[in-house]
Amino acid sequence: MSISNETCNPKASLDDVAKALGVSKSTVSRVLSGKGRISEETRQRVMQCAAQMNYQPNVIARGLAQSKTFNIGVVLPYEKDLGEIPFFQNCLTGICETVSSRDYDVIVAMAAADDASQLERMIRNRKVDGVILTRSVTDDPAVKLLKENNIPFVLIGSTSDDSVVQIDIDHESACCELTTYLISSGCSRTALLLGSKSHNVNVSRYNGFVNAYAKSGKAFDNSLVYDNLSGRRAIELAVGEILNKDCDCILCGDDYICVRALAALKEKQISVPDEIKIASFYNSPVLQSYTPPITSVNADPFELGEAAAQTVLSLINDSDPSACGFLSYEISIKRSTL
Amino acid sequence: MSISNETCNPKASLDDVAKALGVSKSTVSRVLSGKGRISEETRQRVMQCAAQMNYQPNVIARGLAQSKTFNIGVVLPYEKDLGEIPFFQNCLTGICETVSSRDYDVIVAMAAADDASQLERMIRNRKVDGVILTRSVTDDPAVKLLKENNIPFVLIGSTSDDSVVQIDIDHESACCELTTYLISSGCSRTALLLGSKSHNVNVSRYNGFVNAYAKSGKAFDNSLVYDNLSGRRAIELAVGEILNKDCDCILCGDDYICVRALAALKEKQISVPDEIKIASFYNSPVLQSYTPPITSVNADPFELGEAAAQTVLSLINDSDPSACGFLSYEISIKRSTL
DNA sequence: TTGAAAGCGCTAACAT
DNA sequence: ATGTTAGCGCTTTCAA
Repeated sequence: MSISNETCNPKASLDDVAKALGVSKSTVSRVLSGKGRISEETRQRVMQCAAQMNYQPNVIARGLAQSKTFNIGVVLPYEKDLGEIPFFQNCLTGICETVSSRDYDVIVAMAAADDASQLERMIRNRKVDGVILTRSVTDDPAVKLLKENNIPFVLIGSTSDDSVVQIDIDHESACCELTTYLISSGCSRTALLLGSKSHNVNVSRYNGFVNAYAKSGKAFDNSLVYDNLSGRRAIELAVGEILNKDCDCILCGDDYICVRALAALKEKQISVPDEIKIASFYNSPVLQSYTPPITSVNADPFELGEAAAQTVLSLINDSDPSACGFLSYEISIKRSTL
Repeated sequence: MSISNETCNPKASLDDVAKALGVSKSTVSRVLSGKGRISEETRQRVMQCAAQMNYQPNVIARGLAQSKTFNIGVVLPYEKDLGEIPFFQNCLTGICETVSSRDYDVIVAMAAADDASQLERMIRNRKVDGVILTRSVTDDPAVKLLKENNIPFVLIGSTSDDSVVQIDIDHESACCELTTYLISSGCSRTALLLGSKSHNVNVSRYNGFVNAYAKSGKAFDNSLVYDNLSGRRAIELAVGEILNKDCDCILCGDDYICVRALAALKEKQISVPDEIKIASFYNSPVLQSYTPPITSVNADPFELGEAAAQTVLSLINDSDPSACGFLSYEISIKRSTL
């Protein structure tokens, strides 16, 4: 019988292939990595021999030589109630699918909002080439850590820190669309509650809001726009004023504002949506289980994951920032505006 | 000013520490790994110097030298509807927490039931030392792959392949407890539907069932036990007979059987729980969203994750199989038995 | 108790 | 176009 089981040797190394062919390691390396000039003939021979020996490159060794890991770290929230939401799992799916197509792997860390210890371990152990954050708190220790260590990273969602790469939807058009819906569903006096205009995202939202009125031909009342809202108290005050102004709807710039506004309404015993409607611009998962369900803009978590993955990979490899365009979203109409 | 920023050098290697101390790399390595005899004095010096230089071992390099990765692969289901279920996310949380405490990391792969390609990639690239499967199908290609490649692995849940290490609950006592509940809640004629008795797990369930009757003092009618059920048809037939035997409850050995039984009942227009009650022994997530909700035994996914992680780590390191005892569970009473 | 040296499997100058 | 030579940062014999 033939010695055909040399085919299934435990592990063939690049060196083994080289020796079997009587060439040098570098020749084999060049062929397999596609770098450097190689005669077509030897290329063929190497390829064939490698295939025959079932050679599989050792990614770890390659990584050591190139200071790469071919791993992307993903930080997922640890909190139980967030775990219940499929948002993150779907993000993860998008991320995995994308990075694996480039032969990268995903290393996950579950971490509470203010706990960067898992991420720190990951970085200390040099296990990842880049990181995807799936949420961010203000003064996020994770962000700090990543910046300090010069690790390429992106954030899924929005943060006020404009220096971090954020994977997000087209806020302007989404806000325009949501506003248009509100107008068409009969809201004649909608108030807009916005955070600081020094954040681009809020400017976009404002523009979308204005555009919607322009397109609809309805009168736009700028006195119903409250921007630069920060802190609980400011929101409560705004809600108070809004109620006096005889509004029939409140559009909140983000979920933090929305939560506060809802609390204020509750305190004043105003019922949603009977006495006033409310909608939240934007998609963070915290509102998902609220009663009544809140109309809002939702991003597709799978797509967010995909885009985030592509972006970190570009940050790592292509240098070019990969202007990946905007992400799709959907307006999800819930009871709060019916 | 002092040159104190040598403290925050980009990266100190083991060699750097050695040179700074005028000792050899191996000495430093020994101290840091705790292997080999070292004088207490040099030990101290090395430790201190390493700390001062903020030396962090390069896990990748260590891995290359030891043929280890310090990563555990976790295969999660890719299907969207399964993604909706928090079961897997909670497993993952338990796994992460456990492995990270041993300075391992988790690499995830999302894969459809019959698709081992991601796992294959993971193995081919030598990215993991062991694997945790979070479900298994019959003739699972993943299991095959892992066995062929001699990768230590465990499965969360049950499979008929007794050669794979399964992380599971105490089926006997759980079944006993569930049966006891059924008896006490008024079921006087409960039928038991079981898979093949050649699987230990089904024997355990049977024993638990019998025990419950023994303890309760009620008469036990063995003619209401249907075992070695395999295939749709067999289950349908059994359900038919059961209905003729004037039973008031059906206890299903697993969720596959339960799904079939429910289908058979539906077809015969028998309503649950009005005309007959039904409960499923065991916890796989497929039943979780059924209407009406099905009473069943539920394992704690977090604990399953923890146990799976511990077990695979033992498989990798301690050699000893780490008899990790049984896992806790809870009987979750739902509408199907009320 | 410590050091020297080889090696893990690969890449990347630098030759030729 | 190909080979030689150093590494990457660590572990691990084998000597001393």
